[in-house]
Amino acid sequence: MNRNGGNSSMTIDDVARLAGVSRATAGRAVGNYGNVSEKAREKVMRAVEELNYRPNAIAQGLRNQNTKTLAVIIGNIKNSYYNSLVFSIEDEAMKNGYNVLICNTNEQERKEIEHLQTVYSKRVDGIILTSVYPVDHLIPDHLRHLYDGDVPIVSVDRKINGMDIDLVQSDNEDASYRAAKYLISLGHRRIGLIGTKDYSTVRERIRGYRRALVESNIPIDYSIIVDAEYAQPNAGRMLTSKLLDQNNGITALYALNNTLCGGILLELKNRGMQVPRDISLLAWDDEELNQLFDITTISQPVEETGRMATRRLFDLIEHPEKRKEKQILQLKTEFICRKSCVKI
Amino acid sequence: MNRNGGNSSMTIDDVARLAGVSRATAGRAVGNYGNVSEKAREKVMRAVEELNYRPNAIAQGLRNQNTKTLAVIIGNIKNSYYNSLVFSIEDEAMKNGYNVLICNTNEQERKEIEHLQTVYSKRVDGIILTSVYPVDHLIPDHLRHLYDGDVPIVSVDRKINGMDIDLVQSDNEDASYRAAKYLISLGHRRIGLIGTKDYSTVRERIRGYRRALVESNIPIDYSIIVDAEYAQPNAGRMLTSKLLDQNNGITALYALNNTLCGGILLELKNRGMQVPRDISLLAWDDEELNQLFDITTISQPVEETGRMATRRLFDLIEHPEKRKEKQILQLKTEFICRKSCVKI
DNA sequence: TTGAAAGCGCTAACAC
DNA sequence: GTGTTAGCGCTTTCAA
Repeated sequence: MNRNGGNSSMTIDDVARLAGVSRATAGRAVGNYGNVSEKAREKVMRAVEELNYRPNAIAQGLRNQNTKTLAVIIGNIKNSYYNSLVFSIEDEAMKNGYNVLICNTNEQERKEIEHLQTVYSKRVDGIILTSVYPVDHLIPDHLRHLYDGDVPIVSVDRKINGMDIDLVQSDNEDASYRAAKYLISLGHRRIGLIGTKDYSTVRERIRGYRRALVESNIPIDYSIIVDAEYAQPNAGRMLTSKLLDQNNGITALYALNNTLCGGILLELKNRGMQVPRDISLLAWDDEELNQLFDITTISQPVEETGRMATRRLFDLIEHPEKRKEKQILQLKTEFICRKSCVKI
Repeated sequence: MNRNGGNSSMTIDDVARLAGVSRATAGRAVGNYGNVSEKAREKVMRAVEELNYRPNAIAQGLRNQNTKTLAVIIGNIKNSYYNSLVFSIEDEAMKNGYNVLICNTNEQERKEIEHLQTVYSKRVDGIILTSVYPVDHLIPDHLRHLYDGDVPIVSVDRKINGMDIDLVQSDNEDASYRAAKYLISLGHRRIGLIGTKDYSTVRERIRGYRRALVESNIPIDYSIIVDAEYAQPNAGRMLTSKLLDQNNGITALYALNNTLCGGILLELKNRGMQVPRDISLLAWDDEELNQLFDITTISQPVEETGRMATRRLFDLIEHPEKRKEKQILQLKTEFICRKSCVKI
């Protein structure tokens, strides 16, 4: 243990003393503000070097009423959507001199609340949130202040019901509409929908699917729209099984979430079915699997989403007056046409 | 914007005033220390409720010289090893009332240094680190204090050369030895090795492979050991191609890193080769792909690694005297025998 | 250009 | 059991 190491122990007073100036002058030289003579600045800088001094950000935070820290509250960092998101947020934050606190909710409301409370307590300067509150649940009154405090929040991917919070998301409904149209153009009329419940994201995607069917005068059969809890392991497999057991004549499978593909493929494999020979498959979110299996995919610009959310957050941090206008930003997805969908 | 919302503006003085007690008493009641009469406690609690008060962790931090925050410095959160690691660290940290700052280095030394400096500045209580410093580079003298300061550090996965830092890792050499033994027992003698350079992790795995070959009197052919920079996209594909182009009679492929499998499979597919019909395949790290393709795999207990590292870190935080003894913890991997390796 | 001093919000030693 | 006060390390106003 090197006492002088991590240098946590050195203060601006130590620097000032060694440089033979006052604390104020040392502070000015280090912090690069106010007026300092060249001579004084040099002496201070030498002392900084020698003592390995770094300002204590906690003290700065208390004094300046900011922490240069953002919080990202997400479902689960193991999910590829979330980790791409966090990657880009952290990158963008770092470029601006900010750090990122990471908070997993495991899609549990209780944890979302707990995390919000602690990050408020830690006085983060802003929050990026993917809320677990289902689209048609209202946030209880006594918790609303957590979503409407004086720390700016930008929501990502999911709308938060009844709160005026900025949102960055994909063009879910349109992209889904186009995907369904594509399947219909190939002759599919019975398209099994596999998704997870309850979030605005999935709602919007289902809406696009319905619009496409209605437009082509295809009746909507709710028995071939199946869903599961978010983050349920094996959801893909289970739902595929459920769908195929019904013997309902579906000719295509349309997966609305990124975690489902593996399970779907596994279940199909188990039943000796091949894509696209026996069934067509179209999925959201481009992952390694999708490339390997040539799956036609709707690819979300996840990192772009993270970047935009972070920039908007900085905007709200720097310009508090902008917090009054709620902004919704929709980013375009990309339709990647591979070989998993065929004419019937 | 609800002025009383996020309640960042309320201080213990506000609470004290409303409760009609002194700041000290309010503090005692809120912080649950010292002696407070039931009556006073109740008044304070009511005030806390009413004002939505939460203590300012920054002020607490300055006063208590701790932040209840850990930093995790890793290569890239998009990599599944790292995100599983972070998941478990965050979970363990949260259970103990700590938060986690996430820092991606993108495997660049410069960013590792920058992050270390800022997290020191932010006075995190401890650091979990997967250093990018290659196994045989020494950390430059003027930066050593970053690895040897008064903030405890636990290293994960990779040794840091020349520094006395605790380490939690897998039983790399042994597991690799057993894997090679297994391939040899199936009759393989020319086993192509695909890995990334420079980290102790891979070194140890190669060492295990060598030991197994030597033990079976199989000459070691360095031309069938190929590597690439870490995090190079398409490394798997490129290296497989390189290996197969040599026409060197290899009958098995052994992948030492988790990011490689997809590329390997893609390249094999492109050449019309099938596993295990045309070549056997064995890989480190169990991912969805490995299950789908029935790939025999060495699975690391990643979350366990994160948990152990975090616990050790807490230990070092609470018992500074323990920082003197360096501890290396090796966790057992699991050998998952699937169908990608066959007798020749 | 520089220095002294106040104060950010909290805890805890000390006095009552 | 309660209140007063000093001080954590910093920035910044004010005066010199």
